[in-house]
Amino acid sequence: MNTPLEDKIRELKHQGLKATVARRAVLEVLIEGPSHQSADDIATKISQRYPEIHLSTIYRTLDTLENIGSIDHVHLGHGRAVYHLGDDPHQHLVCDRCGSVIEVPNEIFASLSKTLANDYGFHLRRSHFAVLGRCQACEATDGSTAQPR
Amino acid sequence: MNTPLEDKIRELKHQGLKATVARRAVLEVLIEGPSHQSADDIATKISQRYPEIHLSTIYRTLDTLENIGSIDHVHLGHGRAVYHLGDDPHQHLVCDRCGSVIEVPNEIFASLSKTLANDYGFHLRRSHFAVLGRCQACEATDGSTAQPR
DNA sequence: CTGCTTGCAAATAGTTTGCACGTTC
DNA sequence: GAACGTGCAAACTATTTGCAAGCAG
Repeated sequence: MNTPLEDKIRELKHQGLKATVARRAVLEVLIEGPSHQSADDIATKISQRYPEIHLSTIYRTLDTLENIGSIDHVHLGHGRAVYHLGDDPHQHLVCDRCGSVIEVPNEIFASLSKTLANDYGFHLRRSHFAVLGRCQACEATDGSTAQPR
Repeated sequence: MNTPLEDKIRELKHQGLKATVARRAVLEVLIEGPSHQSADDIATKISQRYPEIHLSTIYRTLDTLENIGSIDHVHLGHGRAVYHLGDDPHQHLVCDRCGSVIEVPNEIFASLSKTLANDYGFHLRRSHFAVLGRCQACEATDGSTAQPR
């Protein structure tokens, strides 16, 4: 068994892609960092070690990695997308008040998924949508303390 | 019973808001038009009758209407938001291939909603998220004909 | 008349793209 | 050394905001 990074690099090469500094850097950050990071989050971290890596390269790299299935992204509702490794399929609960993200296992959506397929011929895409609502804390304080949205 | 438009105007006034031309126009389009329209869709239609109404006014109007609960919006995953009347709470299934939107009644999400509340303290927000996946047609033809995304 | 609304223009935020140069295999 | 990648700057899309003028109540 190898390091997760080495595994990802191997995936890259298997697809006939080159293992560049930028791609390694993006993968490192995704592997180390919190599980959900925006392109900008990633860029900020990378720029500490490799100041020359440009934001647009990060976008292109994320796009590439997503195409080969190494990572996934979710839209959190306010426009910004966050990326995460594609290894552990899960769904995202996003609080529309404080923006916190809760990950829940895919199985919770199994029966919904089945219903949608049977009744509507619709096939849920794994780990690619955010479910909006209120987290416990925000639900408790309701519209009194912080900003909605 | 009155026309839907009159009802909405009344809601406005009850909230101490003014019934302006722009607000009437936006409501008209939402009532007449397809059930899911983006700010830009709405602006385009309105500009035929009232060329002077500015896009930014539409955004402000949509925001206002949403605040008083007259309408809702959903993010369809690619950044653009669509708006619809708030009368009939439902969820949206969006095909990430062809972009089509299927509406499903809220009840289908009832058990999911309960599970999330019990296990995660998370309270699903009604009619405010899009579920991504593949519609029947796209699932059938898979990655062969059209563009993913 | 008085404040809520709007038009306009300019600013943002997030992401994408054209092009010439650089790097990996 | 050829093809793939990248830096940079500029374009884009969707949306927001400041401000002065306009209109509803």
